[in-house]
Amino acid sequence: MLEIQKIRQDAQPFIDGLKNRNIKDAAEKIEQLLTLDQNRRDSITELEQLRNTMNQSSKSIGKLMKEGKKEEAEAVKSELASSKERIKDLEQEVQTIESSTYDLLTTLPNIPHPSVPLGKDASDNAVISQNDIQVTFNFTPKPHWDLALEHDIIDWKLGVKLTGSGFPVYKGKGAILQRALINFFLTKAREAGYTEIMPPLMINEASGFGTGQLPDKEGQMYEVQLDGFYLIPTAEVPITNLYREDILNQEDLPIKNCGYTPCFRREAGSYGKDVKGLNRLHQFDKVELVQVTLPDHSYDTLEKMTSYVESLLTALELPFRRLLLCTGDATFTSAKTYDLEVWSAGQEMWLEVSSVSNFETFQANRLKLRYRDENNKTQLLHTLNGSALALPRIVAALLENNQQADGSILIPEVLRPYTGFDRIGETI
RNA sequence: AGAGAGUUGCCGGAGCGGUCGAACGGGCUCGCCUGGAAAGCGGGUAUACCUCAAAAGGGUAUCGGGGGUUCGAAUCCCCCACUCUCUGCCA
Repeated sequence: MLEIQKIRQDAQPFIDGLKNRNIKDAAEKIEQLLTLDQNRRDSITELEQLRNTMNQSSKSIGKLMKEGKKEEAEAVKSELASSKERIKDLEQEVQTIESSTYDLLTTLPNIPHPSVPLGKDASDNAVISQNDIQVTFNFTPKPHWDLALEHDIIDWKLGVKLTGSGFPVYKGKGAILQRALINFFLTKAREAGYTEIMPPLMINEASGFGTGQLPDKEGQMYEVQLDGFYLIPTAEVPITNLYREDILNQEDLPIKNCGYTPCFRREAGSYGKDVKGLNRLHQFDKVELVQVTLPDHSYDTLEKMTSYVESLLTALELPFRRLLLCTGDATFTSAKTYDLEVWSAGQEMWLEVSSVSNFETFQANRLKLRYRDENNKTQLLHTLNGSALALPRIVAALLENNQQADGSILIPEVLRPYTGFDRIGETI
C-alpha cells in the first residue's frame, strides 16, 4: 500500500508512477486521495478538540459528584449532550472517509522503480541476460507430459480422480525427484545463509492483507470458509507475515528466510497450452526466499537474490534467461521484478520458474513492519522475495531437456546425491 | 467437541466505573557515586494519529479484537479470536 504521508509530501512521483503503470486516471485518483486526506484531518482535528472538552467535563463531573454537588453535575451533563452527538457524527464521518481512502488506496499498485522499462504487457519485458547452455537433439524431443506418462512418474488422471485437474500425482521416481529438488534447494539456501522456516499452509485474513493477496485477489486463493482461512498461494505470505506489526532492531537485519511449502492457486480463467502438463497447476511445490532489509539495501539485495537463483539454474545445467518485467507486467505489489525463465526443449518455449521482487515499503506499510532509525524514529522496512525455485516447470524442463534417444532421462549431476539414481527409464 | 479459568506496557504483576498510559517489581538506559566495577541513589523507558513551517509543546486514541451501556470503562454487558486446565476424540 502506498504511503499517504509520502503522497501528501510530494504527489507528482506517485502520479507519474501510476501513469507508467497504465492507470489512466492516476492524477484524479491521487487528487481524490489528497482530498480525502485533508477531509479526514479536518474532521479529526474537530473531533479531538471535542473529545478533549468532553474528557475535561467528565472529570469535573466526577469531582462535583464527590463533593455532593449533584445538581451542578447534572447541569454539566446536559451541556454535554450536543457535543456528544457531534462526536458521534464526526466519528461516523471519519470512519466513512477512512474506508473510502482504504478502498481507493487498495486499488493502487506499487510505484515502479525508475529502472523498470515502460510497457503494457509481457511482450514489453526486457531480456536482460541469457546463459550459454544449449540443448540440442538429433531426434524430436517430446513434451514432458508424454515423457512422464511413458515412465509412469506423474499421473494426471489419478489426480483428477482424487481431486480435479491441476492436482497431479507423482509416483516412484517422479515423487523422489520432487523430494530431491526440495531438499537440494533448501540445502543450497541454508548454505547461502537463509534460515529455514516451515510455516502453516493456511493463513488468516490479516496475513493475506499484509502481503497484498487480499482484499482483491480472493479469486486466486482457495478459501476455507468455515474457519475463515485461506490456503497459501506461496510461502511468501506466511514467511513475510512472520514480521507483521514488528519493530525490528537494525542489528537483526537483514532477515533472510527460506521455506518449502506446497502452494495452492485457483488460477481461474487459465486455459489452453498454458495449463497443459506441469505448466500451470492448482497445487505445486516451491522453495521461497524472503528477505527484510533496510531501505538502502533492498536493491542491492534484489540483485544478489536474483544471482543466487541463477546459480541454482546453472547448477541444474538449465538454459535460462533473465527478464526485467515492464511497468505493465510486474505484479501489483512489486516495485521491480526479475523473472527467470528456463528453456524447455520439448515444448520449445520459455517457462517462468522464478520471480524475484523488491516491494520496497509496499508490503511493509500493510504489515506495519518497521525498524528504529538513528533518531529512534520508526521507519518502514523493505521486503523482498523470490522463488528458489518453483518445482513443476523445473521438472518439465529437466524431463524435456535431458531426454535421451533411448527415451530415458538423465538426472543432472548435482541432484544425484539427492535422488539416489542418475536416470529415469531404461538405458540401451 | 463439552465444562471452567484467563488474555494488562520489554517481562512479571496490581487495578475500586471517575483525575489510569495505567501501582509495584524486574529489565534496559542515562546521570551521580567509584581508581574501575558491584551495590546504592536519582531520572528516562510504548505505538499511531491530530495540531505545529520544524523542533519544543499541546491534544486524541490504544489495557486480545469488535460492538454496546454511561457525563465518564482496563473495570459493566454482548459477539469473536487466542491461551491454559479437566473431560472426550485422535496422527
